[in-house]
Amino acid sequence: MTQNSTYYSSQNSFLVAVDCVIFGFKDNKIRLLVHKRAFEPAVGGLSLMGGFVSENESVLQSAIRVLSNLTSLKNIYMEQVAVYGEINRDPGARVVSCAFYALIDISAHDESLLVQNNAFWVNINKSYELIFDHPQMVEDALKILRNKAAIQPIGFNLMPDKFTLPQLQSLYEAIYDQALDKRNFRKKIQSMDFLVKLKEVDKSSSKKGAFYYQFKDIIKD
Amino acid sequence: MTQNSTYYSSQNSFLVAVDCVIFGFKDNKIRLLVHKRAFEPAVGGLSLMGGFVSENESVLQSAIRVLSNLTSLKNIYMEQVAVYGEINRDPGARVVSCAFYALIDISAHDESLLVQNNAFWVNINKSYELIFDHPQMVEDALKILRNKAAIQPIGFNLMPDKFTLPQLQSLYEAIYDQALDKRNFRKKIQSMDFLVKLKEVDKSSSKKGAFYYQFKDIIKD
DNA sequence: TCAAAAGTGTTCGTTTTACACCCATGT
DNA sequence: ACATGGGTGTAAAACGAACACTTTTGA
Repeated sequence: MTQNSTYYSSQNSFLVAVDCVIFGFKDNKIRLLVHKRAFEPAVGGLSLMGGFVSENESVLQSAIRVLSNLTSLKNIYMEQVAVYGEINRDPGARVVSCAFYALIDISAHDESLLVQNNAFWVNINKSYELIFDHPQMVEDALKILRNKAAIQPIGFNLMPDKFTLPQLQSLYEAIYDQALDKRNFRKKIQSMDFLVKLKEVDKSSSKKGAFYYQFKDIIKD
Repeated sequence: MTQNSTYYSSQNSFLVAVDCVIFGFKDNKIRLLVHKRAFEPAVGGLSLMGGFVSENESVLQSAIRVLSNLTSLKNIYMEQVAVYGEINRDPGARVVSCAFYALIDISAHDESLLVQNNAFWVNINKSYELIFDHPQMVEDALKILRNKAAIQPIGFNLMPDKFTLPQLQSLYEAIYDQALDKRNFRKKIQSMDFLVKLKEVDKSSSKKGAFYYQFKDIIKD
């Protein structure tokens, strides 16, 4: 066990990848950003957006790069899901992949970049088939998302700048995939004290109109 | 973006390590297994037990190998903490490390192996200084442990086969680093219904004696 | 005037917290 | 007989779940 610094150089090295589980929210459904894979193996298969970590960036930076190349978004908050390190998880090579997830405002990004990358949004409750262990990554990310949503405001990035309480409720209903009671939801949200009510109302979805709200502050874990 | 399989081979590869955050429980304190590092850089510094992932094993297997080499324990349940991927986190080389944590019965492992590896237990609440980003790994692991303990029985591995309720309470008190009410603790534990009361009592710490209990079943997440 | 969505409180059961005394025994 | 740690129940508070009616307004 006594070695000098050549100890490092005697070790195996591996490709290290990142895969991004990108959630968005549209038409009251949680959406997942996927793309058609452009190279072998599994060319044409549905895949999470990913990439390889390069020398001059941290693993997290790498995930942020992948996502911002795809969406042109900056200042994205990404969080780790887990590492996927099975030997044959990628049939093309031994690749250790680290999954990250992010929540983005589906309307705020650059549509044309998605098209360029053969990327599109799928409804998370509908069926679709991802390659490799990507389904596991999505499942793990959803689990984290659900746990998180119970404790603290998510929705920063999933919601547009101004939104109504019925819209926010739809988001939570989509995350948990179940209907919530309007009064209990509002009570809970208001007790958490992270929203500011605006004077403006949104009449796009009702005659009466619903008040707009904004997040008070960015609260990051 | 259209590539063939040489796409893989054009990428950087990295050393991938595992670091093990090993918790034990002794004298009513949570202990952490650390060792004196045997090679540069930071030779002699306090470090988590770690190692490099090799070609013929998954990342998880690698962590299990490291831990079982050190303790001779088999069938250890390890869980991921996170990936640590900053560029300069290890001054010796670019190393992406994946931390795992485990809970082990401190009395059940092979003491002499620890000595051979310059390894020993430190009290987690006392001060000690770990190298690199290992303090962060420990902190992150503790956070996970605390969250988990609230929901489901941990302690399988931290406790000996038979244990008393006061002992188990001490474990929880150590995990949360705060005193718990005896009656509330017992009520909660009993409502979770995972213990079996034995007829035998432990008189080692009181005159009256405390009943031994065992875990009913292995319940894994 | 009516259809459609927004908004608003109360009750009930469950869970969590706080709290104090008796028991068994070895010395 | 007494000191030591083991064991037990109850009341108050906080929290989560269930539930129905009024308001506004555009068509």
